[in-house]
Amino acid sequence: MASPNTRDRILLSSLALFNAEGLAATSTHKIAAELGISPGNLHYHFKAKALIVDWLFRRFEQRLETLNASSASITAIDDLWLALHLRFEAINEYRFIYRDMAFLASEYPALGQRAQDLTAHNLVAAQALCEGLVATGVIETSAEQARILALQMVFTTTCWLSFERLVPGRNALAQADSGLAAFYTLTLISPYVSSESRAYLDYLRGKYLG
Amino acid sequence: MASPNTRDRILLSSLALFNAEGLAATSTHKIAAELGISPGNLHYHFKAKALIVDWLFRRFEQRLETLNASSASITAIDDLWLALHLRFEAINEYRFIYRDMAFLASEYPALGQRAQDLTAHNLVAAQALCEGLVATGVIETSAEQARILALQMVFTTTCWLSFERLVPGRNALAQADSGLAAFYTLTLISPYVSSESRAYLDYLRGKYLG
DNA sequence: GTCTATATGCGGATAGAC
DNA sequence: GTCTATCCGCATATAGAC
Repeated sequence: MASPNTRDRILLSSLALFNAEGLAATSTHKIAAELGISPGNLHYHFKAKALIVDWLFRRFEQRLETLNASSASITAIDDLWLALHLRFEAINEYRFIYRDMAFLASEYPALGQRAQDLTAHNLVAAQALCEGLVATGVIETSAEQARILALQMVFTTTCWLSFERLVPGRNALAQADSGLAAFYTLTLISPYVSSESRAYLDYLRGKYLG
Repeated sequence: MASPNTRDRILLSSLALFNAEGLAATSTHKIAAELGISPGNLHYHFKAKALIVDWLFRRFEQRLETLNASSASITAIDDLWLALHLRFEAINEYRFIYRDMAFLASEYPALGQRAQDLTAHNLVAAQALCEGLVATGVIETSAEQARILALQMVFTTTCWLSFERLVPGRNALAQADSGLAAFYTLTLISPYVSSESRAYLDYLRGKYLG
């Protein structure tokens, strides 16, 4: 068996560099240098840069699919807030994926396709989630409105961290705040929240706008 | 013009290739080949690829700043719809800028800074817009809610076209529909629209959901 | 203004010794 | 498993003839 240590260290170091400097700007030489190993050694563990990206992408997929699977059981605002929080943390850990998506899809078409598939799954999960919230009376909307809401939620979770870097005052160095991101996503459903569930939303509002 | 000068043709061809294949994947050789001129000739007109990107970015800035300047006079839903439509058309014409923003900012840091500045201006304009809509009674919200609304609108106009490519069924080849994008942005303010202004919104809803 | 030809450097990937 | 050394191709940018 190949040494599990070096292989895993390559993946961790690659992820850190991809997140910090971008997928395109991170060469295999840089990764090797960061680890203090030779480019040849890196190539022994991963015959191509694409394979490193592929592994990281797979881990990201699994994280999100796990979250998608558990999203069916969300029946209250605080469940939803926690779920959004966890999702933003996952996306933030692998933030290079959505941030550098255009480059990634262009350089590795197979991953571009899988990103579309993942988005499709996210949409299905979000729609089930919204329908569940309607069924349990947390929010009150038409079925059509619920579908648009689901789309907006997926859009926000997918793109928010990338957008944040464009907003002055939160530069790329600052750690993204998953809680704040989750709050912003919650504001999408805010207008439709029934009176019984408003308490928790107001609590969060005070916490993040104060 | 029947035969625009070579300099302009380079800019137009570069824009088309950047949009179609990505900023990173478009080499200066490709641009020259597309135009049927030599790489040397291209270099005569633009000493560096960065200068081509710079010019295109400047044109994009001007387009958006013009739209920002005129956004103060928006006092009705149909004005807003038109403004959003024009904005999405501009962003779509230069779609490589927001789509490849991470790469662009990493490769050309000066442009990354200007993108932040532009976003700041967009936010100011959107906030003025939302305040105006409140003042004229088109929407009814708290001042705090209006600020969040403005942020959501800038977020959506900035990132929507990039996100759209991730949604299965609308691949990169299909022309983006600025009208549909504008409608999705309008749904953000939909919950706050006062009864007098709802007619136009319902008209659009029928048009784009039907 | 436009061409051909070329310099330079980098990144991905490989070969073969240890 | 890890190293050193190297090949190859591509992309930016340049030099100099026409």
